[in-house]
Amino acid sequence: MSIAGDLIRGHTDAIILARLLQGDSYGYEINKVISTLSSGRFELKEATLYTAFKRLEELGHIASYWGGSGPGARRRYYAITPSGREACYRLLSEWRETKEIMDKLLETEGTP
Amino acid sequence: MSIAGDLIRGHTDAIILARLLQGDSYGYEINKVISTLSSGRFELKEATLYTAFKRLEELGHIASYWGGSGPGARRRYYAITPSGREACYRLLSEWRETKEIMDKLLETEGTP
DNA sequence: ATATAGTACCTCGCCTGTCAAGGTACTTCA
DNA sequence: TGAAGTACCTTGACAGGCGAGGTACTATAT
Repeated sequence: MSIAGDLIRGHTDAIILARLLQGDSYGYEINKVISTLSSGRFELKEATLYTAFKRLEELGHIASYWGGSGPGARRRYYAITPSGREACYRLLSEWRETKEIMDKLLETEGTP
Repeated sequence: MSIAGDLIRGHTDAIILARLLQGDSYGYEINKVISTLSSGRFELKEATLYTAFKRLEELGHIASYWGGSGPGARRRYYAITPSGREACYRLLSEWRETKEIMDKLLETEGTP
């Protein structure tokens, strides 16, 4: 992984919620999608992912149900809740602000 | 502060190094500059700042010296070292990559 | 038949960075 | 005399990321 965990810290929830905004999904698949979207440059570790699911479910931002297993093991699907949507929108706008601020703070003159 | 610390986590070193790239400075001033540049929306807590200084100095990325105190208390100035410059450039490019990846991961369709 | 690899989930315990709270010491101005 | 500003520093708690380990099922190859 080329992007270290601490760089993403605090954004995992946003990533997961943004993915669930596109439709219900399950852990393994979300991880795959993240890996694909980032061209393999970033992947959530399983421990991180399931910790986040637990946290988000406790917060009421997502809800889970056991779904059709297809081929392979059983799957636990997650769905975003109304409060999850709100949280997601808030996190998205926080991300925009973070970018803006960071760009200002990292601005330097006459450097590569 | 409107941007929580965890959102910046992992980027503090980059911020500090980028500031020192502009010239030697001391803790109190760096904090002021960060607060100003971010229009007060973000400020490093003192504990975080001094922890970071210590870490960066141990890594050899910055060097410190006691400087003219002017009015008020004595100041410990920090200067960026060659290895600090390298680290800074690396962190800057990592930030660009993080932005790119995050934007892809947070991309959603038909949402505010 | 047996092994291997893929799908899919989960937990424990460590590590690291952030920060609230507390402290020191000096100067200036009311 | 006291408050407010400048300037530094440490301790301990806390939270999130993640390495390592585990479970269970299926499909394919040997």
